Amino acid sequence: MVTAREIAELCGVSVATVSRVFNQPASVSGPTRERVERVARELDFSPNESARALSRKQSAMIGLVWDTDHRRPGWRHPFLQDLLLGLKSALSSHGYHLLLLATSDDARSRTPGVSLADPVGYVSMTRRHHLAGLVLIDSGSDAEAFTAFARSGLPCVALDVAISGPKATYVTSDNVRGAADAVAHLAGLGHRRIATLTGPRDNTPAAERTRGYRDGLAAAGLEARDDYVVSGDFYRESGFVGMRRLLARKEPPTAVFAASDEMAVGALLAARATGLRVPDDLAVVGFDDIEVASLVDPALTTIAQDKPGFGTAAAEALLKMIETDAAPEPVLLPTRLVVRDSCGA
Amino acid sequence: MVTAREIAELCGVSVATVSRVFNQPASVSGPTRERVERVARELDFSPNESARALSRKQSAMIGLVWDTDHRRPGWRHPFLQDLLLGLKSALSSHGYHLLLLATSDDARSRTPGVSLADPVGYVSMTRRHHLAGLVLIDSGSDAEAFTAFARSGLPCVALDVAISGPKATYVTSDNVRGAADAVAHLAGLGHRRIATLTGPRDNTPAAERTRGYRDGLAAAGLEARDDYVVSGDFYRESGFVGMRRLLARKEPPTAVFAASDEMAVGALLAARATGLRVPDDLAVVGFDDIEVASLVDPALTTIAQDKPGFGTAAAEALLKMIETDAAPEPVLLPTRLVVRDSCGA
DNA sequence: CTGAAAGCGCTTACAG
DNA sequence: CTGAAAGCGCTTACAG
Repeated sequence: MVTAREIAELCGVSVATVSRVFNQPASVSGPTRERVERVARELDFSPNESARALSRKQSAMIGLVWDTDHRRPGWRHPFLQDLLLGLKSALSSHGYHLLLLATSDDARSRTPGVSLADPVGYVSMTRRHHLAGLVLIDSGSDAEAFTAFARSGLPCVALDVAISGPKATYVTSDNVRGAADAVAHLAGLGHRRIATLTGPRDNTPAAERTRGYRDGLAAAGLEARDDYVVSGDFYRESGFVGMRRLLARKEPPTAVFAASDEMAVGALLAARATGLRVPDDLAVVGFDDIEVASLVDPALTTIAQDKPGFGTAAAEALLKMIETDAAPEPVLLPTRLVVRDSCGA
Repeated sequence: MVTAREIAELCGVSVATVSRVFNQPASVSGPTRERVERVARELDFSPNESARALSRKQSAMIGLVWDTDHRRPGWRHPFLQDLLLGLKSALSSHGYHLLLLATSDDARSRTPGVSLADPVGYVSMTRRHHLAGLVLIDSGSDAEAFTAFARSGLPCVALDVAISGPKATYVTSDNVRGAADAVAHLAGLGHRRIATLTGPRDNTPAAERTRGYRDGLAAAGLEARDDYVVSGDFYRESGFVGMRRLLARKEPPTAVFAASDEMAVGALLAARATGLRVPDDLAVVGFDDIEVASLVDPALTTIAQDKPGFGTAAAEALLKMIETDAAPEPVLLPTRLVVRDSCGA
């Protein structure tokens, strides 16, 4: 490992100068800068990040808080991979890396110090590593913990959870509008008995989609019926069960808006199990546009979320908070209606 | 931020002793240890990881090399999320975190020093952060880069790429056996004209699955026919195209083993487009058991890989290399035949 | 524009 | 079992 000191000696300058070449190049004279740069390149010098973080009191890492909710064992994020890709590429262009924080929740930790520090784990880890910021991924029930982070003053951006704080913001899809679009699409096809399968009650995007559903009904001049609202948990099974309940009503719906593609697939399965044909007997619209949506039969009409957009928007908000001192407004990503076969459009 | 020095002063001991309490507790007398632990807990002390890494010359982080191959834009890992989950939880129990390395490949980097360091980026990042080890995720064409890492002496474990070195090993599924099982299943159902859709030529697991296919044929006393082997690239589209080619043969196969579920889905689509029914006119077996497999119609019979197993096996191998000095044998994860509807079994 | 010096917060031989 | 001291490799006021 070649160090700044070696470069300095070879160039006949001080380590301070070498450091400046990398951090405030403008403050170094042209010839000196070029000489240092050349030698550094030849020796393949790369500054030690630990030393740098130690003296700067700030690392070049962004923490990723991503916990699998223990209350929901089979939980999967609908598009984690796209999100990570977006995050990673947006952050890398500013020299930041992503630290996937592992906490004692993951397993009994034997890290020295962890057991001594706060039980939440993440807060402690965040301090230990002097992270530049945090990306918080909703896992279904971390709202309280997220609020604590938001208050801490550390730059934080949450995905799909509304947080606020001196340097906290969030990014989410325009769920209200997206859901309203779904209903408008169904109403436009002539449906008047439109039901919905909602997400979990304590989930904000779920609530927003339900609101958008009502907005959509109102915009189409349709009445909102309580018996057409069945709550689920975003999972396929709950879509299946919910759809069977809806189909058992005295006056069953002819169309359904599911707040997730997983539930929409469950609805498809329920229709099939009941002997109904989709889209002829029942029209279905989902939400997310996960890979599966285009593969089921019939292919699912759905409201697509801007998956990589989550990552890049999060990165941008974070960088803004790190570099300036403001907390940017929450980002509302536009959704897009993707028409396939499940509505017969 | 409370530091070791403050703890030391409050306890009337030296910082060296505080450090020992966390690193070699046995070397500190009972009463002293307890006092330090108590005070540390009360003040919520967490040791600065940068300082620690600097003096130890080793961080508590494992680098994750995961590049999207630029030659394959739409590339997605079939089960990245499960893999990360497995990795994260196995590593966290030993106090390691995962650093998702972002390189200049992700975007033009303006990190000071990066442009000076080696163009590969990852090698440089690895040094800068004094990583404890590396997990290498195949993205389709990094073989040469991986070999360089393997030679470097840093503990490395690659997923689905065979590497070797003083501290390098890899984990992969038992692809040969898995593929042979698939063929045995088809042969057991009476099929004698069994074709295969292979993965990319330069991909080791793909080659192994092709070998397993041949082994399976041999075991069933069936002849290997060159016109029954069509190469694809693991993607759905290539499965579609490949299947159409196979169905156009003078003597079309009655069954096909696809080296990935994505290609199997493509085959399903091709059969449908040709007016053939699955499984009646054509039996299909896939490989991976991705989520989609159970959702297509008919549901796909497939060879399941042990997804979280990849993560935990990688973590274990890595920890072994970090803690001892040996390079463990490559790990061969067993696969499992999951029978659904696409073979009519 | 440049250097000497202090400091970031730990760990680890080395003595005792 | 414990402490004093050196050291890890940078950055950053402070002088000049």
